[in-house]
Amino acid sequence: MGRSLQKPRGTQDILPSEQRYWFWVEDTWREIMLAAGFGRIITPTFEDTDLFVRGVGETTDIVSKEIYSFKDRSGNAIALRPEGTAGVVRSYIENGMHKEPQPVKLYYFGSMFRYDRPQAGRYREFYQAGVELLGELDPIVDAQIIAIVMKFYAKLGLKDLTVQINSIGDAKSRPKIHRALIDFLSAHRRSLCEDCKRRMAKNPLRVLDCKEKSCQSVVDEAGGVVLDNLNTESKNYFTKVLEYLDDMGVEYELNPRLVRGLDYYTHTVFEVMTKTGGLSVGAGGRYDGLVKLLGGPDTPAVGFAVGVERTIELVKTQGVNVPEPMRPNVFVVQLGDEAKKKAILVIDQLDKAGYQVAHALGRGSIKSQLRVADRLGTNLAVIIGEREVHSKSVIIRDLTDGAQESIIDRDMLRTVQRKLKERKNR
RNA sequence: GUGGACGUAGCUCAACGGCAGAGCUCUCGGUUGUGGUCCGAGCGGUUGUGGGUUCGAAUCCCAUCGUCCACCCCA
Repeated sequence: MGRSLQKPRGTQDILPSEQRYWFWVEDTWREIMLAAGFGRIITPTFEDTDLFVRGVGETTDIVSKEIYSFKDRSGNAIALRPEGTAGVVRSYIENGMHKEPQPVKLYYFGSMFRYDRPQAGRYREFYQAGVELLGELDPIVDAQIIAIVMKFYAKLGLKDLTVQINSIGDAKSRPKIHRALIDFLSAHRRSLCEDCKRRMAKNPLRVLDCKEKSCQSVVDEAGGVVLDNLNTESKNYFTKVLEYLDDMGVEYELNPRLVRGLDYYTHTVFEVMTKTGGLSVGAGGRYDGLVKLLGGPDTPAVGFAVGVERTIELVKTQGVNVPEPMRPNVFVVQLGDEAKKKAILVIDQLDKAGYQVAHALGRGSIKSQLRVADRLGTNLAVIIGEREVHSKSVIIRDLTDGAQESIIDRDMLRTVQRKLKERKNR
């Protein structure tokens, strides 16, 4: 056994046997996104640390406690991306996408990094499938993004999901909300837990998602305080979003306590979770200030990110019928040196005819080769021994019932074709 | 970052101070050139790592790395 080589904490090897789930999520995501007119974007896995400090927020846990940052060999401060939005926005600005017709619709799929204590569904390198729509401020696009991601989860075959939604107001209403919230919380300071007292000073909005039992009654009311203090514009905007969702037939749950851990959110925030158990599988919201904050023109935007590992976990626990991996449809068995040479030609012939051909040329006995064929789930075998070399023929064996016949070489392809067709029709 | 549980064969686990085992997987066999089921054999471990206690440690103690769980936070 190897001694000390093991993967770094919180990382994962995603092995071939797992890939059917990853393909399922990735392919479904791509199909939904392309159909909805989003274009794929690939941005760097690492960026200047400053991008995340400014974009995500210096005081957020993600940046202050969880970021992977280091100096590269030139002494530049570099960070592995902890989320996808900041990089996409940077790219939007840097590539002049604000000069293109708006909105600009982008999607991505990639790994993110957070230095956090690993737990179920939580890794230090994890994958997110994300979508961003930049350059349009209209409640209908918020609703559309929500509709699209719900369509994605539905197409995956997931049940029992709901989207919770809330508004935390635009930038202009933020100071008023903060003040009102702090006033309210101060008045109930005695009944708050220690964490909440700390959060109150740092980021009062975060008090809202405190799970401490003793805080519940206060926090429930605090959610109302936020909504009551939205300015008219924000209130109207939120109302419209909900109306559009109703019109589109998208079910949602209002959650006045829903807030997000990243500083850049404004207006609508939402999170997709299981109805039973409240496992979060994705989250998003509007971020109208971020493009400007990162040095671009004042540009509204809205986005969402799917937690891929958690989504796959749900796909498994819900027993979703995921497409099976492709099986080879014909297996070539060889016996003896001459036969091996002929097998190479036969394999090439079948391959060119478009079949998925499998073989085990490194094995000697028919027995072990057929075992491999069986394990691969192949239904048809072409067997070539010395006898077949001399008689210019092959044996074609149906592995489902064991029936086999000797076929002269020039009829090989036609017979394979016929046999596979018969199988399909059965 | 805090608290707790746990690391034995590729996988799932047993042995709980006295010879490190089973099932599954894998490899090879079960006469002339034929898979799945069945039968047999074989491969595979300095018991995560490093110390300590002991005549003797997988077993007890300490450290360390890792996994899981609950916090924190989040996807």
